[in-house]
Amino acid sequence: MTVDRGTRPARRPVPTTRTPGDDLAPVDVPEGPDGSESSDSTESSDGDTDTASRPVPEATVARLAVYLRVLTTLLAEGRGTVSSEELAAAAGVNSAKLRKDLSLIGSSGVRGVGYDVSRLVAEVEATLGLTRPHAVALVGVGNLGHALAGYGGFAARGFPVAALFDVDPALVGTTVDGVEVEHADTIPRVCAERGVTIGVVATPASAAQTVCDHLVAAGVRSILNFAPTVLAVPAGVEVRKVDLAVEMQVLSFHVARRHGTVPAAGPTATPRQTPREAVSR
Amino acid sequence: MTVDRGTRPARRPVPTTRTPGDDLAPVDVPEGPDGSESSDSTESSDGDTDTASRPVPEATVARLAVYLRVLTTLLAEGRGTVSSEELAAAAGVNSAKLRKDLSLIGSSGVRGVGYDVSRLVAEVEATLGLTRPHAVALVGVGNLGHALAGYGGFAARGFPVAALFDVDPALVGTTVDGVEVEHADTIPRVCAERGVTIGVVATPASAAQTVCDHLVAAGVRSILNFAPTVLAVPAGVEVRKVDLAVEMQVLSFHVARRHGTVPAAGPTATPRQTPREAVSR
DNA sequence: ACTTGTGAATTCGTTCACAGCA
DNA sequence: TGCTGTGAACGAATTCACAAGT
Repeated sequence: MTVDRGTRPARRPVPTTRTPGDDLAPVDVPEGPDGSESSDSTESSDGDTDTASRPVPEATVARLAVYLRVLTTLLAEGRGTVSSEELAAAAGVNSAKLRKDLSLIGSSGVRGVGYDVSRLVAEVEATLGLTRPHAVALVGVGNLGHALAGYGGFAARGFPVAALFDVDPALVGTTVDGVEVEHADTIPRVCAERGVTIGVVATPASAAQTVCDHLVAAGVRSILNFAPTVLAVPAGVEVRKVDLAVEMQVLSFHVARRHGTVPAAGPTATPRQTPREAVSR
Repeated sequence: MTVDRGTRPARRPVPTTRTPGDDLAPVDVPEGPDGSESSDSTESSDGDTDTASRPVPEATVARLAVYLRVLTTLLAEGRGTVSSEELAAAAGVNSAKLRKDLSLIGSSGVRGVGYDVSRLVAEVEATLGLTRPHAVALVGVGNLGHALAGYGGFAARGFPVAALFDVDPALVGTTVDGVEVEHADTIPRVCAERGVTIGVVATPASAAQTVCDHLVAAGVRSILNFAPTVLAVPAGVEVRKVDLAVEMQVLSFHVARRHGTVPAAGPTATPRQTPREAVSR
């Protein structure tokens, strides 16, 4: 995993717009896909004779998504070029790393000038396979699942929700954001029919493995798992996981590391309102 | 460089005590979906004289949370001991890595036997700082934020939601799962009053930085960011981010890597239902 | 006989620093 | 002069493999 050492925080890269409170994170970017970062169990040893294959390391792929978000914003602002320094700052990484990342996807910046924004956007999108939509199947329309399904930016970014599944008879048959919820038993058939390539598991941990097996049987090779379980999949299947409990506990660790043992206690007097500038260097 | 990478070996004091199965239990998932994972800017030399410092690498911390989940399950099943081999398989990691991780927190397994489950649970919890609750403030009660707030397992695991914030007048004043939604302007005061130590940002990207600043001003040193933006924070503040878009794009990359360019196409006949080694159970 | 704990080897990723080109 | 692209140094994390307890 990952963990990129505290790099520099970089100041707000985006043009802060948009009304404050409202839903989740649909980003403001006009259109293009974007993303951010993370890291995780990747797994899936591609068993097959994968010829020459991975020029682009996973860590870089995750960052490319972040660069793309920034680039999309810049593009919307009409910027023609960016320097590695500026882009790196906005993405919160070291410029050398950014240049190396871009060189890996065969980028072509211009020495003395920088990178052509629109071109770079196209290159990153091509690398991430965003030039065509990926039908997504979401299993588990409960609390979180429902929120995810209703999350517009999902389909808007090239990931149309092609199917929703659940086993709860009270949910099956209902419609969420225009998509009907079908019974999980139909996963194999429906996913194959609609050409689903990415599956999202948002079920309780107890059902996750079974659901995963069904998705895999339907030909889904990429799965995003929100259930707190380690999914076992055959070689060739990619699983990424998002685990709230893990995140919270990691933060807990840091809280604890700070005040040796002391809980929150007093109303944290310190009115820190610090500078917040670009950290180190 | 600034960052004084943890050099100091120093071990963890870990008060090996505690009765076997007992209290606070981050226990296995009671219900819905959760989690996420990621990694992020860490660092921040805590200004004060930080005595001993970081024996446990970040990567290990994230895994400890996973081990804990498995261990809790085992404990519930009444298992007295586990071997590194079994625990590692269930957590989806290499056994050598698991042993190294555990040795870092000063574990004490018994050669030829394995680890005492209840004791290990206690040690891991102590390391992760789970021996006491951490008040959480959730900002942005929209789509996702609402789902997170309603997610029971949250409070159940030692992370009681002490406050909810939003700027939408239609939401302020309402109650979600017993907690009233307050206006984001009151973040500083309310968080300080209730001793919030962890903040969760589930606002649109445009509001994220501002919200973050308020949380930091209120003394929150650990933030979980669901908004697709790179948050700039002063040294000493820990930010972890969870970004759906990035996850999806990374999966997209893998899908693309497989079939060169071809979309989903045919109903993936292959009935792979393979071995599915290791893990689970 | 079995399983932990850990030094050493290895792999992977990040950062430096500079040559090369516009 | 300015900024990219990249070899080489560096550092972190993983894996190996075995000595050491029980």
